[in-house]
Amino acid sequence: MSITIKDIAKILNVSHTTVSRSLNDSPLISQETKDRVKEVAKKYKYSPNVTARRLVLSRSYNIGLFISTLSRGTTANFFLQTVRGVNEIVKGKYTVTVESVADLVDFHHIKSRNFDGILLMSQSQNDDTFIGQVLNEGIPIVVMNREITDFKVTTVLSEDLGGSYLATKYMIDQGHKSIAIIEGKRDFRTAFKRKQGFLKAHQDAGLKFDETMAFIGAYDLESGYNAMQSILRLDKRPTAIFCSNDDMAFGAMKAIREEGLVVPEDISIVGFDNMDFTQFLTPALTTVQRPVEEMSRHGATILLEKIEGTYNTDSEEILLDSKLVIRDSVKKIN
Amino acid sequence: MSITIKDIAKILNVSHTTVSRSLNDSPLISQETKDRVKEVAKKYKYSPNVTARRLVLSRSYNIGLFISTLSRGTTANFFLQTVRGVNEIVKGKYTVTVESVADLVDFHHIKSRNFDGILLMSQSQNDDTFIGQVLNEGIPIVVMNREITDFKVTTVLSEDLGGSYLATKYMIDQGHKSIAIIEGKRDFRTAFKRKQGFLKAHQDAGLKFDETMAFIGAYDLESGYNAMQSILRLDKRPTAIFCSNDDMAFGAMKAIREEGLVVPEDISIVGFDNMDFTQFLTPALTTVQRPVEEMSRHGATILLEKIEGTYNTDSEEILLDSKLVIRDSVKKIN
DNA sequence: CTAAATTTGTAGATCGTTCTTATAAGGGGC
DNA sequence: GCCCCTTATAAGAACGATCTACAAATTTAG
Repeated sequence: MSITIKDIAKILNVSHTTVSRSLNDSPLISQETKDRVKEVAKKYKYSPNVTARRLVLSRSYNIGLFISTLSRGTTANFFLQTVRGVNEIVKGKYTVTVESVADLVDFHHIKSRNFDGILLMSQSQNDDTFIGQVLNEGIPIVVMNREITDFKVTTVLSEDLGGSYLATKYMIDQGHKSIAIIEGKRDFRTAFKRKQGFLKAHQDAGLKFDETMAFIGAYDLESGYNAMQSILRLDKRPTAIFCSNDDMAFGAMKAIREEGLVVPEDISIVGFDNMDFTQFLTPALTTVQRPVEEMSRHGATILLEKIEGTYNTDSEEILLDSKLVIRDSVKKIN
Repeated sequence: MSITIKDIAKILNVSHTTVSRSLNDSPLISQETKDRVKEVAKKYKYSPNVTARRLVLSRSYNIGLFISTLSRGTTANFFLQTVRGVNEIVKGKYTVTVESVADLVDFHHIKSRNFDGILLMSQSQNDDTFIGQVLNEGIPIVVMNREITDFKVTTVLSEDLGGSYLATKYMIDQGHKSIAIIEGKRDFRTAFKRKQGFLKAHQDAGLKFDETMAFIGAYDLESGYNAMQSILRLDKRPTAIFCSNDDMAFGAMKAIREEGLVVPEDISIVGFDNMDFTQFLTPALTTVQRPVEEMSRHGATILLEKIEGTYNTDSEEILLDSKLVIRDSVKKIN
């Protein structure tokens, strides 16, 4: 079908080894021969058979991008930014296969020969058996977005706890004393971390948090809407709400408006993620900016270094800053 | 490293051919031998080296999922649904690599040996040279989302024209005579199609459309916002707006509220795509439901059939219905 | 009871690379 | 003129699977 190294060899009346070496710029071949080979290769539009190279070098030239789930809990923006970040770094050098951990029926194909490295955008503790398997196979891996305690792996994290701390502290500083929280998906680590930051801000301010003010969501619009309805039914309504992500804040705002209330006059609200749409809400949402795409780029970069053996930083946990984006959804009260 | 077919052969004192055949359930091997082989394979956790198989069969067991762009113009939801749909069908049988056509620096790796088949979620005419290359290499391809005129390829489309026709007709039926349009990204086929449906509805209703009422957007929130600002500056404001997608409708609504106007009392608005968030807008957005995930599943299914040679339907264009989802963003006027 | 047919299995080629080992030619030193 | 060293290339193995061609063992036919 396509032209091979042997075809070129035949054309030039040299051995296929010479051709291979020339194309790989081996010092064992004279410049003149190299030039002749390259010229013919170009002329006949030769491009190496990656599969053959894979086999002989027992490398896959493939990077597996895994995400915890492709269904509930994964925001579309989060996913897009993840893929975009990885693609930006890896483009051209490796192929990138995308899979969801939740959809994995078995770990049969999780072999070092199928993946030069694995990037895991992890949202749930359920990923741990997967991580175990990857480590077991000796595949280089970088885990993003979730702190890993059970294994020793390089992780790239955004400051979830710090972010929610900032957001909560901001609300408290604005005079809010009764703040409810709509938490994220149960088994998602980010949900836990954000709650922790929320609690810590209370503690540092000498405020006691009432656990009946905690509501569980699922990171999607509808669950935010539902949780907010529950909050509105409370006898003693909070003056502000911390939502564990923007989608839920979006849903919550809908419930608030339906009740005839106005944000932030009647009730304040803060989100998390700084999604595109937040500045187009009315009022524009105060939220926490999380560097998803940067996390993804960073993770990919480290993984490539690991694969190429040039990674020798001793830090096993990279922490990227989250920052508070103040807009108009929190009222100053006194 | 891993156990190979030859290792098993040695263990059982048979030839590697016998092992290969047994594992592939060839009729040339007795049941008894097969069982013995399979038992050992299982015991030693044998799993075939996909790369080696690829090389000898010159098949890649890989499907390339291409999307026009990963940056501007591609909605996060659109992308997520696309990947989800493909994954659902292909899961386990083939690997799926994800790339963006816009990021392609050259077509070097677009070879039949690297892709058993290609799925293209196409949004722009710029994809045409890519399609040409794919066809040229003899790679099975299914194009989704965009009608292809220059090549003979199987396409899976959603009824864009029909969808915008329905939406526009609905506004006209509600008494609107002066309707503006915020169009999608210039070179995106969907933008063109949706405009056509919009125009046809006018024509069928005996209404003349004034081209100064057409505004160009880029399918993102901000462009919708900007376009709407232009519309609001018009001397003679339209009573309704057709937005070529939901994100732009979202942005437009922001601009409307900032002007102190209310949807739909002062101005009506319709979107396109029926994204998750539309029902959480206030008012809930009337929009057109487009079967993105279904399109993606459908495309993947056909591609697999093509690869396996069982595809022999003569229809080259599959059309999936769009439908109007009526909510609260259009006012009835008389 | 021999020849043909069928069953069961083997040896070795093959896919397209890279890598290891071998070899030929040319030049310099003594 | 012989030996050694460098330079430039070649021959062939290897990666791990599938496939073709063939051979041995067993069964069947007449």
